[in-house]
Amino acid sequence: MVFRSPLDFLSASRILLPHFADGPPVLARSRSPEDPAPSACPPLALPGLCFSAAQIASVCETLEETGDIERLARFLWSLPVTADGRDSISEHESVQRARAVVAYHTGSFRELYHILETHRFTRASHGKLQAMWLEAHYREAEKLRGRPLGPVDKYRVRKKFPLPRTIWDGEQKTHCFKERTRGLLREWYLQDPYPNPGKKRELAHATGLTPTQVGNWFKNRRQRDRAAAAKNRLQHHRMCPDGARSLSGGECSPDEGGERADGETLLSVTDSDSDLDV
DNA sequence: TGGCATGATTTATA
DNA sequence: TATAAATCATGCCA
Repeated sequence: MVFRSPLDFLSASRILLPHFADGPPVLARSRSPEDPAPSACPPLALPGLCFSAAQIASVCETLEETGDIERLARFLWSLPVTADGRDSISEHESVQRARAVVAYHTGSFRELYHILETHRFTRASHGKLQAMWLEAHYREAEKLRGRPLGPVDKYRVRKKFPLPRTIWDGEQKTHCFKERTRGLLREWYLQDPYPNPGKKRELAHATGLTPTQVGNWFKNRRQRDRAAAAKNRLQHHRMCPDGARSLSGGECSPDEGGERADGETLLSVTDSDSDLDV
């Protein structure tokens, strides 16, 4: 039988070597003195078989893509292990990522954290590994608390267990726009709360935002202002029910509540985006 | 495209 | 740690 790749071998090994195919799904098998690491034909050294680290990495990638975690675990388990774990196989990113995936799916979170913290991964792997890092911590926190985590709980977990730099380029995602950006948006909003596409593009260029972000900001701004105006009207109504309004422009002036006589909402933007000055 | 409802994230406060 | 508020994003409908 010809094995063109380690994957072929793995498929066949289920029939030929059931003990091999049924290996426990652990990451790095600990060898006993009676179970020495094969050395004649590394890296994957089984009688008559010799595959390169690149081929092994390729198998890891394939199994990871297919989502066959059980097979991936068995394959990893079959790999030779050196004392310090530093060999051409273990150093391969695909192999380390595969080990992380298996650790995640088997709930071996300590192992997962160790892999992610001690190996530097390329940007291409960051997204998946970051998701596993966070999800693992979420699950641990959920188990600890005995209930599902809410958004704020998850935020606290993220703060408590920040992503290691091995799987994160350090680039901060800003939740709020810069103060200068918001200042510009406020200025333009006061001049025209309904900018045309051309103005939006211009403002996007000036602020470094995308036209969609600018559009969203104006949309949200108007929405918040309307909500604030409605709230003001409600408060005003409670203070001055029915005809009890003062005609002298005092406490119960008809202008209060953000509505002008012509029905237009008065717009004013303060430092706080949720404030509505009337 | 605007209005509206709602979700996600972050921060502040009790 | 719970809760509220602020901020930005997104989806749906008219």
